Amino acid sequence: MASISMKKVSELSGVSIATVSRVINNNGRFSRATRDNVVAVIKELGYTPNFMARALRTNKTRNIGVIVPDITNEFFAKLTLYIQQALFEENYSTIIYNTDENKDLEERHIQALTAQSVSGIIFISGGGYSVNIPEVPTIFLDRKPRLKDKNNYIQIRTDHFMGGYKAGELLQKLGCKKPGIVKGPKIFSQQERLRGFLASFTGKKSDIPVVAVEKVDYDSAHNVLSQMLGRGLHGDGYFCTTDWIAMGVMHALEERKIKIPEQVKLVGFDDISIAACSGLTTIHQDIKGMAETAASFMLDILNGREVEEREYVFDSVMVRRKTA
Amino acid sequence: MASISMKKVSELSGVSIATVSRVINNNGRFSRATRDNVVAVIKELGYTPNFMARALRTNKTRNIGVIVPDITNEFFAKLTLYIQQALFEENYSTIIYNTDENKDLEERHIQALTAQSVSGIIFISGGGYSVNIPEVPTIFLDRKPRLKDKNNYIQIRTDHFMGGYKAGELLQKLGCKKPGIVKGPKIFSQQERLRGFLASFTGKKSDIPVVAVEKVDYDSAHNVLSQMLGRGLHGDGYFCTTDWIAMGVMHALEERKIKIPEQVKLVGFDDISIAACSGLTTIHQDIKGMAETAASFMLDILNGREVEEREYVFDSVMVRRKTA
DNA sequence: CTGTTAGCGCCTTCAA
DNA sequence: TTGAAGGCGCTAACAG
Repeated sequence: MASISMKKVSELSGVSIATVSRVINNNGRFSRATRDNVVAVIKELGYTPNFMARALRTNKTRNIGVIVPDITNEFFAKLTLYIQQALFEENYSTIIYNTDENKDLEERHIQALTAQSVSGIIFISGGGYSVNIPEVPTIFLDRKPRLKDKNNYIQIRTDHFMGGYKAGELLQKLGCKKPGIVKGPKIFSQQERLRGFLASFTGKKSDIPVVAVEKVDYDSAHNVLSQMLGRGLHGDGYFCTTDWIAMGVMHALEERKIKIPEQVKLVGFDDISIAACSGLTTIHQDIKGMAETAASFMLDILNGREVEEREYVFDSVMVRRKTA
Repeated sequence: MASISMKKVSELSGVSIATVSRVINNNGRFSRATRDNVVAVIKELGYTPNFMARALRTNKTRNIGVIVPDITNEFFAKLTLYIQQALFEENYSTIIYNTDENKDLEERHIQALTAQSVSGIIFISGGGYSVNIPEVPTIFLDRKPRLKDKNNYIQIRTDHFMGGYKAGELLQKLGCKKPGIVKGPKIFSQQERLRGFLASFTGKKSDIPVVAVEKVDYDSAHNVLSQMLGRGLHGDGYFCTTDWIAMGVMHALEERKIKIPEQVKLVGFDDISIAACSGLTTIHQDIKGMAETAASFMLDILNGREVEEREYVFDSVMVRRKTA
C-alpha cells in the first residue's frame, strides 16, 4: 500500500506532525477543534500508525512471547488460546514458541524473543534445570522453575500438590488396597502432584509404587503399562498425573480385559476434552482463569500498575466420572 | 540492557558503521581482515542487531502471521507447530491468531497483522463467505476460500474429496446397506469430503442421509447423534468428517449399546492422537508435509524465488483400525 | 574495499 | 495550544 504516514496527515490537516502525534496518542495539549480536524483527516486517509517506527522510538513492540512445552497438548493450547484472546483485546499480539521441555530450545527462544524486543514473556518452564529470568517482564505459568537470581516473581499455577492429594484421598475412600501412581518426567508440576498424592497416605509410603514414564503422552504411558501388565503385576487404583497418561493406562488395562473401575480405578489430571469424552475421573484445572490472570498481570505490569510479585495458586477440583 | 548499537561496534573496531552493517549482512565489499576484526568486536560486546530498527528500515519484520480456526484442535495445533519450527530455522517468528471460524474476527486479525507489517500470512480460511487477499504474501492452507479478486494464489491442502471418496468405498466394501455421513458446517473441507463421499456411490445419492452438526467437535456430534438415536433411527455405517465428530458419534452409539463395528461402522478424518488411541478407522492427513510445504513456499516468496501459484494437493490415506 | 550521508515513521523535548 | 528539530538503530545509495 502507498503507506500514509503522519506527514501526509499533517499536510492535509494543516497542523504539524507533532500535533498529529499528540492527537493520536491522546497526549493532551491540543484544542478540541484541531483534534476533530486531525481525526477527520486520519479517517479520510485511512491512516494507521506504523508499528515498527513506533516500536523503534518507544522500545515497545506490543508483542508478548509465550513459551510453552507443547502446543499440541490441549491443556497448553487452551492456555495460549485464552492468553491470546485476552491480550488481543488490548492490542497485543502473541508470539508462541514450543520447547518440547528442552532447555536448549528454551534458551534459544528466550534469546529470539529478547532480540525481537517483545514487551513481555509468559513462560511455562519447570524442568530440573535452573533458568535465567529474561530481561523483559516475565510471568511464570503452570510451573515454578528453578530461578538463577531473582527471588521475586509472578507465578501462576494450579495447586498441583492438593490435586495429587485429592486423588490419593479418593482412591483410599473408594477402598483401593494397592494404589499407585503413573507420572511423567521430573517437572515441577509432576513432582508436586506426586508429593501431594503420597502425602494423602498415612501408612508406609515406600509401599506405594511410582511408575515413571518419559513423556506425558499416550504412547509412553501405554507402553510402560503394557510391559508392567505383561509381567503380571498391577494394583487396584492409579493416579495418572496427566489425562493423556491416564488414557494410555486405561487402554493398556482394557487390552488385558481388566475392568475399570471394578478391578482398577483411574484418576487423571487436567480435564481436557478427552477426559470428558472417555468418562475419565480427573482433576480439573481452571485453564481460562489462569490464562486470563496471567494476561491481566502482564498488562498491569506493562501499564506501570503495581502488581505483587508472588505465587498465585488456583484450586483444583475433582471431577468424578466413570473410572473412579 | 545497555543496548549496544552498531555505532559502538564501529567505534571499537575502528571502521565505519556502514562497514559493520555490511559485515553483519554479509553484503560483501569488505576485506577478510576487517571482517574478522568486526566479528570479534561484535562477539566481545555481545552485540545483537536491533530488529525494530531493521524492520523500520527494510519494511520487513520477519514475523509471519498464522491464522487458524481453533488452536485447541490438535489438527491445527500440529499444523502451527510444524510451521513455527520450520520458520524458526530461518529466523522467522510466528504470530498466531484464532478465528473460531468467524469472519469478523478473521478480518480484524488480518488487519492487526497488516498493521504490524508481518512479512507474510499463512491463512486457514474457508467459510461460505468471500475474503480479501491480504497485501502481504499469503498462503492458503487446508482449505480453499472464496477469494474476492485474485485468481492466482498458493493453496495447500489434503485431497478432501478423495478422502471422502475412500471412506465411501470402504463402507460399501464392508457391506454397509444404510451408510450415512455426519459432517460439520459449510466449510470448504467439509463440503469436499461430503462431495467425495457421495461420489463414491453409484446408486441414488438422495437416499444417503446427511446429518450436519454445528461445530466439528465432540459435544455437537454427540448431541445430534443422541437425539437421532432417541428417535430410533440409525444406519449401519457412518463417515464422520472429523475425528472429533467420530468420537461423539462413537460414544452416542456405545451409550445405546450399539456395537461398533458389528452393527455400525465408523470412519473419521484427520487421524489425530485420539483416533489412534480409540481404535478409530480414519483418513490420515500429512500434517507435517503440508505445514513444511507452506513454510517453505513462504520462505521462497520472501526470498524472491519463483513459486508457481497454484493448488498443491496432498494424498490422504486410509488408516484401518477397529471401527471399520 | 571503505566512509559519508540520507532517511524509514514516529515521539518528545524545547521554544514560542 | 502549537511547531521545529533531533534522533531511535539500521540499510542503501553514492562517492571515493
